[in-house]
Amino acid sequence: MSVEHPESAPPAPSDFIRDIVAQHVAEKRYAKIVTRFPPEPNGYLHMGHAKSICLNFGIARENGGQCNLRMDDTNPAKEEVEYVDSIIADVRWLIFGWADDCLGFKPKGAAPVRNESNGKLDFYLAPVPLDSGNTEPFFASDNFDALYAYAVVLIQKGHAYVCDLSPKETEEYRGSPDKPGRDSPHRTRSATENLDLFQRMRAGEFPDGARSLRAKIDMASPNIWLRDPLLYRIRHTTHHHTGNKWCIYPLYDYAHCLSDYLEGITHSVCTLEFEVHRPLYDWILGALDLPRALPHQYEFAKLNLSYTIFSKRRLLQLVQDKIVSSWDDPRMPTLSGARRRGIPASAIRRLATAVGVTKYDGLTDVAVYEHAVREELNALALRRLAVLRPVKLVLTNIPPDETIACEAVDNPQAENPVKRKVALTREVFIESDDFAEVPPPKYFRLKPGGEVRLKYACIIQCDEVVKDATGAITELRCTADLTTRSGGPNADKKVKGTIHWVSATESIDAEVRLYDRLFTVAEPGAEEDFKKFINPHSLEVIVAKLEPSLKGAQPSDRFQFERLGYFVPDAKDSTPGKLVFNRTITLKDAWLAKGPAPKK
RNA sequence: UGCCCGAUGGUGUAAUGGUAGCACAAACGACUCUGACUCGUUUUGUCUAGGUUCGAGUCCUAGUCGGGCAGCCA
Repeated sequence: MSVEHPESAPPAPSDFIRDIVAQHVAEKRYAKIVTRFPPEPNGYLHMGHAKSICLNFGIARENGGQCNLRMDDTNPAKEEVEYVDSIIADVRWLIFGWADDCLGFKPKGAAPVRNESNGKLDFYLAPVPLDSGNTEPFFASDNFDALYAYAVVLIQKGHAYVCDLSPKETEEYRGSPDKPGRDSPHRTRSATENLDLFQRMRAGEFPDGARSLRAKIDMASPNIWLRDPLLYRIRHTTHHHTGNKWCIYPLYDYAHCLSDYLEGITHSVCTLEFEVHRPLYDWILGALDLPRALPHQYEFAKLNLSYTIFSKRRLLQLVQDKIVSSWDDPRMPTLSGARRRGIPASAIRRLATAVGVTKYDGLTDVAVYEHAVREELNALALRRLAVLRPVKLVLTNIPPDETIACEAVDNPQAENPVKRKVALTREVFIESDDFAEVPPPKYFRLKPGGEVRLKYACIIQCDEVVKDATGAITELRCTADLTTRSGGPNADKKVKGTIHWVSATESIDAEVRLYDRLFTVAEPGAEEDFKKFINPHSLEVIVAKLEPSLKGAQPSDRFQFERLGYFVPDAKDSTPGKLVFNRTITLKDAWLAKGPAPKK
């Protein structure tokens, strides 16, 4: 069964940004809606990014538009190709079968093409269809030549100047939120001198931090970002994508708005913290007097999930301190972690729809995510029998060499359920939780003298509890009522409980990793010392008994171990010779929630 | 004591001047060869104070609370 169910994507949502886009579509303001997802390749993508991906690609697909994947790589000190590769893989996984058609890539190695339009300098980089062969994502660093040319225009127009202030002096001159800044002594340099200095900055004549290129706006602006913000800084550093071609690098505010323009972005959607940068975004584009339609920035609140952290710094700490095994540890909130955990991409898209898009910075209950995961998996997963904590049970009226074939269903939710055979034998394993010598009130499962149904098999009665010298239960001796088998004369006999089981002689062993929430509190990121909230039981490794049909299970398969939860073969560690399953998530458990709950 | 943004049940969101709705969560019940799924019922909400209006969650004013902004990070 396929893991991806594109058709299971919920209907197109509506929100304030989509409303704006719809308005623009109605006005025919743009020939085509173009959005972009612009991660910095300095870490792995996580669920927070997923919300942005779903929004940007969602807008594109709902309007017959396109969404460019762009590496926002203007800071060579922090960025690496390893991250570029993981980002591409994660984005393609998340949108697979849903928005692939909208993914904007460019020819490998392509940079914006220069042309003059009505005497105005222009650059444009057209996207190409994904299937056109040699393609790659957009890179802000591919725009460096165009960005440089535009910086020259800014200088010529008197909108930018080279400043010799040191980083510390620049900070002092900037003032503070409630105190205006002071003009830099270099603010009044002539265009000729600025051009010469900027050219020499590029040529490598000055050391890091010696000079910078600044926009000439207003040092007294109440908006800090309008107080002559830096456009270029000197960094004699090798860049992962451009090598040693440059020693000056543009800053975010300068590179981002222009990269949007160069790619023909119409709607530049970002998170709330960039709201105060929007005037600068508009100022730069406005100062350049550009010939084509300008992009506009819209901001929304990023995703916050309870019991989860998204800070790249803290996620890195978890990896470095070996609290988790890697960036793709199934407990990590990264997309690669979720993938390895067995979370379908469709479940993440469902979450994105469920949380909506607003400007309110709230905290979403992780239960919303878990519900989305169960919703998708319930439809997708193949039901299988597996016993996590086995107790031996002997059916004393079945001869040792007899095998009774029982019919089991792969997925009762499917339109035409597929069936398979499971073998009932004299000795089986049941879950230790499913027997209680002294049952709590309302206990539906097996107890001394009690009856219960073995799922897909028959009703059994517990006759005897056998214990060892320490008092531990070694086996349960029961009688099987074969007349209650499916198709049997008493098949319709009702008992309160039905439990899962596997044949003791025909089952196979597998390592099972039982994952749980990584943190014990709803807001682990609220305090600096977030590691004290780590859940010590976030991973338990056991050896379980599985029905033999699971032998060939692949990481692309999705299973529900009946009455237990959803499980997936681990993509890294599971082999045909040694199966390893990850628990994606437990089934909802109303009994567990009630109280006198045995450990699951 | 600067500027920007926000505030609707426990949580997230809808209502675009006209019956406060949905989802999750919680509780109870029905169904059940998964204590799952499904179905039904229930609890809980417009930050405060003024104003405009026949009518305000929605518009205006002031306040309260929360978030963001002073990287040569993004």
